[in-house]
Amino acid sequence: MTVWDRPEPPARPVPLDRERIVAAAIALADEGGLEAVSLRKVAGRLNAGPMRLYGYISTKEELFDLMVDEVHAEILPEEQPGDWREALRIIAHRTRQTVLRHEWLAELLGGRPTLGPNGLAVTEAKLAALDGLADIDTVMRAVETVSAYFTGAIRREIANLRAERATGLSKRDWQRASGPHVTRVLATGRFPTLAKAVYDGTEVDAEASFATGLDWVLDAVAVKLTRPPT
Amino acid sequence: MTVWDRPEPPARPVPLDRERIVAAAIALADEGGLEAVSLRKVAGRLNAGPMRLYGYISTKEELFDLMVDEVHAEILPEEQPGDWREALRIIAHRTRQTVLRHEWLAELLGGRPTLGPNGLAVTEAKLAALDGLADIDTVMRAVETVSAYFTGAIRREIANLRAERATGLSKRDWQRASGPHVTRVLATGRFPTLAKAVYDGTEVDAEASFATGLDWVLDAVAVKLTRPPT
DNA sequence: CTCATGGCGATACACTGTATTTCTGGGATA
DNA sequence: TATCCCAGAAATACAGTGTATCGCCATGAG
Repeated sequence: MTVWDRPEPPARPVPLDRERIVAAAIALADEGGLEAVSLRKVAGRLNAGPMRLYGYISTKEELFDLMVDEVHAEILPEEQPGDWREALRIIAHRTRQTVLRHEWLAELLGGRPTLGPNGLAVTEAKLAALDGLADIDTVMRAVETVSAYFTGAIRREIANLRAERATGLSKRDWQRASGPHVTRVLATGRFPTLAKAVYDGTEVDAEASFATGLDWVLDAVAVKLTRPPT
Repeated sequence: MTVWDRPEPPARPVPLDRERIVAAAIALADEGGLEAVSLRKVAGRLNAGPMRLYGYISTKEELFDLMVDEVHAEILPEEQPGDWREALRIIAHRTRQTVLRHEWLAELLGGRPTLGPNGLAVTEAKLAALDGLADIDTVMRAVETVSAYFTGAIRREIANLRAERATGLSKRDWQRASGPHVTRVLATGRFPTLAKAVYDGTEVDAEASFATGLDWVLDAVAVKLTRPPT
């Protein structure tokens, strides 16, 4: 029984940390969506048993929280411009782009409070952009309003995107001709305005529509800011 | 072997329809959240085997779609007031109240296009409120912007509500004192504006905050409507 | 060299969504 | 009336899930 006959001892388990676990989970989610993230698969990717993960998280939801916080690092802009409008606009667009890169984020965004370091940093950036331009309550309301708008808008955009992908059709074609259900329903005449919107509306690309709505909301905020700055 | 010895023949299976299935699913979700909705439990509640449901839906997601559309009936206002602002405001508030009644809706709202009859009716109502006040593209943008705001706001409100319930603390107390993590992080001084907001901000109730933000957004829409009505 | 212990893998459990197979009662036909 | 057939329901099956528990073993201490 020479050395060559004996197998090497089993490799000591690779040390783990949350960073590696979260990275593996994010990779999985990027590839196959949130539903592709299972503790077994995450652990498998790290050559570990599923139970190993419970030393680092105590529930799958916590893993999701960590994933969300991790990608918030991509949202945080490098440096803040002086103009509050520009600052909020950039954060909104960066959020959108991050969600487009990690579509699974749409399911999670706004679903739970974001209390991780990166999430808090993003919140800080939003608030800081408006700090001093009004009393803190107004600032909070403004940030929450803008954030509510863009999380809602992004979520809807992703929902539409997925529907389009599922049918392989552009939103327009799908509504107009190929979604037999929608076509039939519109033909009943019970939804005249909707029909008009579908048939007569101009198709605008998602980013432009996002930007336009965002500008409207920012306009609204601007009005409230010029109001008593206290 | 008299009649008495013989058991009655097994009751003929209760006839099913989507309405009953959806009602059962909604009841389950209202009681135990979305995660309490399993095809087995839904079927069980109707004295049927799980596979029976597949005659009426072909996937669990479709069941969710039906549930969402069903509760959209609660959102649709009985009659539309003439004033577009009031009309949109009412829809927004009815949506919020419906989600508060059916918290599971928060997870689903905006997650997929709403193509059911009630969903379309709600969309029609939104569009109809603004019809004629601007070109159809502007009307669509307005409706989408307002809807994005309030779905985002509602989702966040529910997220906070759940977090509060989970800790048994008011949002304020939780952030301020009892969430050791948040307290510790704020103490680092890395998030000065956030700290100011948490410590110096006034606690406003969710409905008021929702209404305020909504008014801001409606103001923004009003401005765009008075623009070239074309 | 022995022992204890902390951490890891294996095992187990209850449950999920869904595909497939098996059964059965009622209607159609002879 | 007796037979066949078949739609549709039920049972079974399967691969997978999150998580609790158990038993082992390598590494450090004594």
